[in-house]
Amino acid sequence: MITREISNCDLRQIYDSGQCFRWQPQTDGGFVIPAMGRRLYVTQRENVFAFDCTQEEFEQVWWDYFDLSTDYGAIVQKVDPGDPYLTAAVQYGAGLRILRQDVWEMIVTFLLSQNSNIPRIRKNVQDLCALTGGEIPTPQQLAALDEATLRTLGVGYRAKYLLEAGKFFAAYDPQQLRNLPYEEAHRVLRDCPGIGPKVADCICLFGLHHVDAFPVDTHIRQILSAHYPDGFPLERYQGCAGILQQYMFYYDLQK
DNA sequence: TAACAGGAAGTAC
DNA sequence: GTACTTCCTGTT
Repeated sequence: MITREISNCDLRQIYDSGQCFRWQPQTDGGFVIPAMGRRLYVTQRENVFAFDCTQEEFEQVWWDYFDLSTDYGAIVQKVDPGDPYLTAAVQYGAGLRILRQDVWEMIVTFLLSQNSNIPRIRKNVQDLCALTGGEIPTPQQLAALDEATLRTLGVGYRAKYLLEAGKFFAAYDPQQLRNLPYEEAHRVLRDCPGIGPKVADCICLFGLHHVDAFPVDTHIRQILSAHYPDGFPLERYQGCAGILQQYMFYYDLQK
């Protein structure tokens, strides 16, 4: 068991923020986190976290997963004090972080996310994993499934997209995306049927940690029209725009 | 109560 | 601009 003090980190906020869909809330308030081929049990009291793993595993796996090298307090400090909406959003979601999740898992997850909602996405991801022994199916496994089977999960028209993505990424190792800059990764992702600009941005942000990716979904669209009629100041926030997007999304979602 | 419309981290055509 | 699946919410 490893205990660490971590600032700007709230497990519940991260769980509710629509970036990870396989965390399992426990009755004690902790979470079981299946990720990176492992399972972690973690609990939090104030700013103190207990990780049920060895120090070696913590340093080699979970440090990066929770993006603990990034100072989120410094990002909050960068927010324009003359921007009341953004100031309120970062204060409200002060425990948010952008996890560094597996890119293939993000592809599958955000294909399922379109025109859906968080509880349903969780269920779809869980049911999909149940087909293949509890883990996210590999591209090859996914491509070998048939549309009728996938549709029994209630994923609707997204079943076809899952199959297409399985084929696409069976031929192109998704890990290669990690070597590409944001624009090129985005372009490759867009070549896969079912991945449009918004889903590609989510994959870039949550799976490749391209923090300049700024996914615009229905919530963000409403926020932009209500609070940023002249556009969001992306230039001012180069290097963290995607992170700020997450604060705004979460703030809007919880209202 | 049950039916119904509206909307949900969109994309393809 | 419209169709696409299913689910959940709020309204009548």
